[in-house]
Amino acid sequence: MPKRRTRTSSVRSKAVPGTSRSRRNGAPASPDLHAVNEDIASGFDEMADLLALSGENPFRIRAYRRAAQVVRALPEELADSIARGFDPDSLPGIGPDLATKIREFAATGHCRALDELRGSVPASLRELLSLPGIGPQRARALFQALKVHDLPALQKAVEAHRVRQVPGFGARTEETLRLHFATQAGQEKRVRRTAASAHARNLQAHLAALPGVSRVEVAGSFRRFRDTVGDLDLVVCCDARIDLRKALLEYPETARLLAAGSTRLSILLRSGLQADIRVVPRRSFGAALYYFTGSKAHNIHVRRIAMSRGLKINEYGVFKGTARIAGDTEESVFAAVELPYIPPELREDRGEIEAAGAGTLPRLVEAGDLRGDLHVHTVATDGTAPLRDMVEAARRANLAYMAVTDHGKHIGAVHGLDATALDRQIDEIDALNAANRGFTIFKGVEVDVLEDGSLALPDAVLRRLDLVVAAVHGHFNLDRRQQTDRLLRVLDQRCVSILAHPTGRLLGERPGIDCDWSPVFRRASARPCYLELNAQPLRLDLDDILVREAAANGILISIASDAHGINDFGHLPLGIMQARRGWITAAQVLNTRPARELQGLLKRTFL
DNA sequence: GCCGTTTTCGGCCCGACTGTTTTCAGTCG
Repeated sequence: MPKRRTRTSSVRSKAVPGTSRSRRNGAPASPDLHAVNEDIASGFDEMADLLALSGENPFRIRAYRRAAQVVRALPEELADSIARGFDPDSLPGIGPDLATKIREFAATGHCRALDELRGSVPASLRELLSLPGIGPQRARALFQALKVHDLPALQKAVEAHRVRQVPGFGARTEETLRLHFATQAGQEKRVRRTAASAHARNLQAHLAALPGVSRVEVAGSFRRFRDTVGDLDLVVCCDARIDLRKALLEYPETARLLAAGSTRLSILLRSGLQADIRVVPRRSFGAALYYFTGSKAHNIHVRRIAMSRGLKINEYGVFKGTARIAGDTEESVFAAVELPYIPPELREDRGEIEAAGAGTLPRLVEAGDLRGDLHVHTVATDGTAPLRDMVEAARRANLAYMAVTDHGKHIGAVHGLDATALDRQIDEIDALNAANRGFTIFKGVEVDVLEDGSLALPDAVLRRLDLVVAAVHGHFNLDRRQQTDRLLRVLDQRCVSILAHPTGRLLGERPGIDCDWSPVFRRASARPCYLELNAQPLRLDLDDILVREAAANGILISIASDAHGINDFGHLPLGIMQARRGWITAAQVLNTRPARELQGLLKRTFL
C-alpha cells in the first residue's frame, strides 16, 4: 500500500483500507503469536472507552475509535505487512502516535498506554456503557458518587434506590435501568437479518397502511444487507397531522414506547428488536433515507467531503449556506457532492467513497447473473426432495445447471453415500441429463474434511465426479496454526473443486474457525480451488470481508444455496447481496459461467 | 490524535430526544 499524501480531490486519499480478517472465534492470542488486527482494533476500542471514562478530549477519543475501524477493515494482518516494511502511518486516520502504538501491539501483543489506562480507570466500568442512557459522563458520575464499577454493583445500587440520589440522575433513569436489568440484561443484541426481516416488513406495512402516510422505507444496516442487524431504522414520509405515537402504541407488536418526539420515535418490539422511526417531509425523503442507511463511518466521511466543499449534509437535505440544493432523492445527495450513486450495501467506508470519487466502483454481481447452483442436496442424504424435484425447482429458479453434492460417507456421519450409492446416483443423473435438454446436472459430492486435512473419500471415488465440494463439519476448535495447516492440506488433495462454507460459522450460534486466511487464499488461487459463499441464512459464509479478500486473491467464488429442499434456491439472493457487500463482480463468480465454460473450470481442479 | 488546495494551529458531522433542571448536558443514532 503506497503512501499517498497528494490530493487529487477532496476525497481522502491515504491508503484505502480494503477487507479484513480477524480472529473469528474470539479466542485469546496464543503466547507465541503477535497481535492480529482484531486484537489491535479491540485495544483501540478499549482505549477509546477508557479515555472517554476519564473525561478526555472527545476528538482524541474519536481518533482511537476511527483507528480501530480502519485496522479492523484491513485486508492483511498488520503484523505481517509491517514485517514486510509497510508503514501504518500511511493509513487514513493513523498518525505518528497511533502508528507507534500499532507497531508495539503488532510486535508484543501489548500496548503500554493501554495498560496504564487500565491502571487509572477500572476496566469493568466499560460494562456500564452498554446500558441505555449511560454514556461515559454518567458512568463516571456513578463511579465517583457510588463507587459502582461494574454491572452487578450498579444493579444493587438501582435496587437500593441509591442511583436517584446521584446529581443528574432521577427516579426515571433509575426505573429505566431497573427495567433493563429485569428484561434485557444478557440478551444477544444483534439478530440475523433474515430473522429481523419479517418484523421489519410488518412494521413497514403497518405504517404504510396509515392514512396520511405516503412512504415508508426500512433503512439502516437492514438496507445495507448486513448479515445481522442491531435494530430497525424506518424513514417515514407523512402528513403532519397524523399521530404516529398513537399508531405505534396500537401496533400489536409494540412492547414499549421508548421515545416519542415530533420527528423521531423509538419502540421496543415484542421480539426484543428496537425500531427507530424518523419522520421527514417529502422533499427530504432522499436525504433522510441516505442519512439513516449509513453506516456511521460512511456518513461521517461523506459529510466531511461536503464540508470541504462548503456544503452541509443532514437528514433534511444538502445545504449551501441556508439554500437547500438537494435531498429529494438519494441520487441528488450524491450528485451534490460530485459522487456517483453508491449502492447501500457498499456504504461501510471501506474504500467505496474513494472508488466512487475515482470512478472505479465495481459493477456488482446481480441476481440475474447466476446461471447455476453448485451445492445441492437430495433425499439421498439429508435433503427433503428427490433429485427430479430438485431439478424442477432449480429450473423454476431460472437456473441452467446445478450440481448434486450429497454428503459422502464418513465415520460417524449418518446417511452419507458410499461408493455404491454414489454409483447409483451417477446413473440416475446420466439418465436425467439425457432426458433434460437445456439443463445440466453436474455430478458432485460434499466430502468431509477430516481433522488432519485429508478427505473422507478416496481419490478413486472422487475422480468419477465432475466436482468435489470439500467442507469442514467438525473439529472447529483447533487452534489457528492447526486449522490453517488443515485447510492448506485440503488444498493439497488431488480432487478438490470448491471449499464449502469455509469458516463453518453459524450466525449467532457458532463462530467460524480460527484460521490465517492469507496463505489459504494464496494456495487456493494458485491451485486453483474455488471458494463458496454459502447463501444459507444461518451461514452466509464466507462473510463480506473474507469474500472480498478471496476475490482480491483471484479466487472465483461459488455462490451456492446449499439447498436441502425445493424452496431453498430462494437463498441465492441472500448470497448475491453478501457478495455485493464484498465488492464481487459477475466475472468473479464461478457460477455466472455457462455450463460448458464451467466444465472446463471444474476440470482444472482435479490435479 | 489527526489533518491541511481556507489552515502546521485550530478545527474536528449533525440533529433529536430525554431527564433533570430551570436553560441544557448527555446520550443516541
